[in-house]
Amino acid sequence: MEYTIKKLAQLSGVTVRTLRYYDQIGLLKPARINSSGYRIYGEAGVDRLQHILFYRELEVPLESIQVILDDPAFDKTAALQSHYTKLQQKRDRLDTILATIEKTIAYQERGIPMQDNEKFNGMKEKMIEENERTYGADIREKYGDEVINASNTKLRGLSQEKYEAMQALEHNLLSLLQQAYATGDPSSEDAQELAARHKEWLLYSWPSYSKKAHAGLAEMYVADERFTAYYDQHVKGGTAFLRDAILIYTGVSSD
Amino acid sequence: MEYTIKKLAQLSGVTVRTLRYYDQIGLLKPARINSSGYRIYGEAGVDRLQHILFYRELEVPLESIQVILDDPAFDKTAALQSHYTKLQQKRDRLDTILATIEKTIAYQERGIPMQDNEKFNGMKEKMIEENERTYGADIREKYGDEVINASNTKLRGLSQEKYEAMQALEHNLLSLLQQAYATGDPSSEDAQELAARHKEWLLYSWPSYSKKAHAGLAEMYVADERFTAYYDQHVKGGTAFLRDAILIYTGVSSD
DNA sequence: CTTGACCTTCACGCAGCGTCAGCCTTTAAG
DNA sequence: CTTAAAGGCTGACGCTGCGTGAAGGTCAAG
Repeated sequence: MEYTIKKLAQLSGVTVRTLRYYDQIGLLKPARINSSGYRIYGEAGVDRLQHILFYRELEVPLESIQVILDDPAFDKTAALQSHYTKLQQKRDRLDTILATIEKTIAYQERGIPMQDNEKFNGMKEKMIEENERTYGADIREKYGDEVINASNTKLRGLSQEKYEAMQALEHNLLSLLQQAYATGDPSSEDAQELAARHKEWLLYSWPSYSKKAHAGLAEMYVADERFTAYYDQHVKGGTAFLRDAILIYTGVSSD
Repeated sequence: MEYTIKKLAQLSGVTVRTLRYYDQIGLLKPARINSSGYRIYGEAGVDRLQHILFYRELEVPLESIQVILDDPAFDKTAALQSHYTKLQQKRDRLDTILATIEKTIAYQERGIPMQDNEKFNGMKEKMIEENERTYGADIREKYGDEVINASNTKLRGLSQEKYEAMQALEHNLLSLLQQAYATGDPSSEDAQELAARHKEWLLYSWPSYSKKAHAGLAEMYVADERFTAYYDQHVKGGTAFLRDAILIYTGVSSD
């Protein structure tokens, strides 16, 4: 059985343009071209198209479909697995968005027209802005733009609860520091708890965590007076103590 | 406070290119252009960008954002509502896809490498192909291409369970017809049940249902010997009986 | 012989930017 | 005061997966 492009299109439910496009990108070549330049497809083409459409419905990009279909040794399961995780993330993101919209609508309907919500968002922006103004240049110099931008982006993506939790934790850190400092020992249980909490706090804005980066940040705290001023505001020498605790916690030795 | 494009970009976490693009499409114009042609943004710009990014995170298209922000009388709640439904559909679709992938992987891992699954998919294709070959030209002539393509597309989108349910129902229809035919009365309870089931079956592949279309199809069944052959295979005169039952069921009178 | 249905090859358009290229301006360092 | 780095500008192409013409050949039916 042979099919002209229109026939195949009708049979498969795609448009003629799609088939021409698939030919163009080499995803589905016709069995032959007749004397008038018409594309003629055979049974093999129908089969291949079937497979293409299967993967396409799974939202696999055409380029990947090509690889999957053309390399018989290709690990299709692995490909599907990774694709699966991607889609899952996409869905989770959608869920978060949906929740945000729900809240926004609720706020709007209660006549508090976005104000509260806006304020929340605004506060995150303010925080980023403040960080940027205060430490921006230095940190960017030290860690590079991508890192900071990623951090800002992550911060902006925080839900209201998470943001509030982060704020609470931030506040908590200062009293934890006071408490731990009282032990006088950066390897004490309290001090290690402090370091752990500090890591937890970091994770709210850090796109990824590494002990080295954590330790590096601790060193910077002491080196930079603005950070020192912040952590020393309740306990003198608190910043140095925090650094020592973090160095022990991360197992990274001081240079 | 005034910002150059880079400053604003860092502050907000977007790229310089993005800001230039937003200027280009008129979504966010700088407060002024300085003597060297540099874009200078003010506080108002920061605020507006904040709002833009809020909606952007909700995956609202930039064009809609522009409308929402520029027309203060615009019903934001309604806009968000419709956006919400769209995203919901997107998520539901994703869920279906995820389920399919899970199954596919399961099949692959059990060493039944896609065969069963392929067969299932293949069967749907075959069904479409068969329909197309047998009734294609006629139906397309009668209902137009869009209708048929939509039907094929819907059929292809069926999950395995639904497909199997459809197959079962299809089979069931024949015995129901036999049973109903025995009553001799197309308005009998059995016959009306038959018509209802037939509608149910149709819904698996019809993108939308209307009584008129249902009745029209019934008329076609009798007019076309291929359909007649199918429905008469167990009961002679079954097709005509089915049509009568459907006409009564839909309340559409025969021409 | 003429329609009309199909076929062909360009080629632009879409969303939302990323990413050069080529050139000018401002800023910090030497 | 010079120089180099950093930042600014305007095009303009690229990406994905086609939709949608335009301009023109081909084929079957009446």
